[in-house]
Formats: sequence, structure tokens, C-alpha cells
Amino acid sequence: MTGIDQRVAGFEGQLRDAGLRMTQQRRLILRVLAEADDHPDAKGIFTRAFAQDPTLSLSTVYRTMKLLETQGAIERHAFEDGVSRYEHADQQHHDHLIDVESGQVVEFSSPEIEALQAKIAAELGYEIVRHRLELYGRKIPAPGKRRGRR
Amino acid sequence: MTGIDQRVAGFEGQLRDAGLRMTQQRRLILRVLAEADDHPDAKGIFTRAFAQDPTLSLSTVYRTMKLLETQGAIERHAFEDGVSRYEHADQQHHDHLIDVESGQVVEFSSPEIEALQAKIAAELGYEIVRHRLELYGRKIPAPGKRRGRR
DNA sequence: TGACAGATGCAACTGGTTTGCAATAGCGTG
DNA sequence: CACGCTATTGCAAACCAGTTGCATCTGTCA
Repeated sequence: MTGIDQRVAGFEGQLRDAGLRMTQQRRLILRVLAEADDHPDAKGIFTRAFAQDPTLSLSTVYRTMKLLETQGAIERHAFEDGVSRYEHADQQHHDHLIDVESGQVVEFSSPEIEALQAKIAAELGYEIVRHRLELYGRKIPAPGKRRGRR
Repeated sequence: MTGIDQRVAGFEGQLRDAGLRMTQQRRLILRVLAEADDHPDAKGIFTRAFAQDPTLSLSTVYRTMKLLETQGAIERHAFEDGVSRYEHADQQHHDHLIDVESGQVVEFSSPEIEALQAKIAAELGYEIVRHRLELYGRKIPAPGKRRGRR
């Protein structure tokens, strides 16, 4: 899991560079975030971290998330249910497809769509600062029924 | 303003058809909605309606909005600030571009993007149930216009 | 006009997130 | 390594959009 370790190191570096203190609770939260491959919300992060350190408080999680977000270390998304979910930002840009039945989040990216967005915005006299694209879908039963896949 | 009147009539028809009562407060809220050409939130609708009838309560606005939404008479959107904003649904599908400086909302639609979304979802094994596409942009100074910028 | 279920106003409540405050603990200095 | 300054933490209270229980009121239909 060196990938995770270096991700943690990256987080730490970002904080240090910003002149912030590296506390136990931040280290813990950073590790939880680095290990997450889903899109946990504050409570989820808190739960995972709390298991390691039962003195951690939820407000510290919120404060840390806000901090990391303004540092640009993580991204915050609010899907339809309204709660904020987080993911580390050390990956290329992508959008999300949410399975309406399971809540599972699938990431995807489409340069074509991005290009179209920019074109549309330009036609309206705008330049895009950021965007939000979420697809809510239902799994289609595999046609051939071939096994495997993922 | 017959456009508004017929929109109100449309709302009333939808409620009647659903076997619901046409109360004074609903009539008022319906009118406010029909007259709105922006994307007001519950408080905004309440404020406008309250000016006509100071006995109206905010919870009635919330209840009515939920009702109209399930009737399909209005659409609810939650942009980045998280609060629910509403617009009447008697128009064709469109997405939104939000001016990050003024908060102004511009509507647009792009069959090309919709098609791409469907294609992407299909490739991932999903069929789209609904989607959310919001562009956050900044107005570009008109091209002919001199004025150094940026 | 009367009866009754649906609708309203009010206040209390919810759930996610933020904040004031006193106590604690990084981190640079001596 | 101990010291001190200030950032950070935990806790509880506060916040805010939205919801809900309940007693009262009012459309609607006979």
C-alpha cells in the first residue's frame, strides 16, 4: 500500500506547506481519506477514524474536511441526498454516475461532454469556472449474460 | 398576462385532477410560481406570497412545493448552495448555467450532451433515470468591446 | 346547509453542519 | 529539553433548511 502512504505524505505536505500543524487527529483523518476508495460523508469518515481513536470528535472531521477542501487536497460533492461526500483530489477530473438502487457511485470522464459544455457556455457568453454533472441510473441486466466483467 | 393566467389554470387543473383541494393559499402560491421567471427558493416564494396574504405560513409553502413536485407540476433543483429552488415544469427539459458572480441562472439545452450521457451510461451498463448538469461560469466581456481584461 | 376528510398555522423537532469557549498540544525558541 | 505562544481540539449549544404532530379551520360534495 505504498500508494496510500504516499497519498498521506502528499496530504501532510500540503498542510505543512500551508503552515498548518500536523496533529494526531489530522494524521488519522488523512489516512482514512487516503485509504477510502469510495465517496464517504463526514459521518462515514468519522466512524472509520473513531475506530482508531475514540477521542476524535465529529466537529474535528468537519473542520478538517473544510480545511482540506480549501487546500484543494480533497473534493466535496453533494449528490441528490444533500449530504457532502468527499474524495481525494489527486486524480484526474471526472464526473459521477450514481446507481439509484444501490447508491453506488461510478466515476467516468468524457472529454466530448466537457468540450460541448465549453462550447455551450461560450455561446451564452460565459466561460466555465466549474461544473457539476451527475447521472442517476439503473443497472441494465447484461445482455449476453456472459460472466466475468466488473 | 394571459400566459400566467393559463399557467395558473394549468396548475389548478393538475391539482383538481389529483383530487386535491383548491385552497386560498394554494391559489396564491400557484400564482406566485406562475409569475416567477427566476428560480426562487421556498423562502422567496413565501416572501412574495406573504405580501399578498400575511396569514400564510412557510410550512404551507413547503408542503405545497412538495405536493406540486410529486404532481410533476414543478421541478426542484438544488444548486451549489444546497437550498431547493423551484420552477414550473411546463417547458421542455433544460439544464442550467449559473453565473458565479451574480447568481443569475441561465437555461440551456443540448441534445448532443444528452446523447453523450446516454452513451456513456450505456457503456457502463446503466440506463439513465435522470441527471443533473450545472455549469458555473463567469460572463465573458463581449468580444468587440475593447476594455482590457484579465 | 352539514358533515367530514383534507389543509393550515404554529411550534416543536430533525439531521447535517458550524461555532463559541475553555482546555490541550504542536512547534519554534532559548 | 523545557517554555510559551497560538493553532487545534472536544464539547455543547447554535444554526438552518426542511418536516411534522396536533388542534383548528375550510373546501367540497351530498
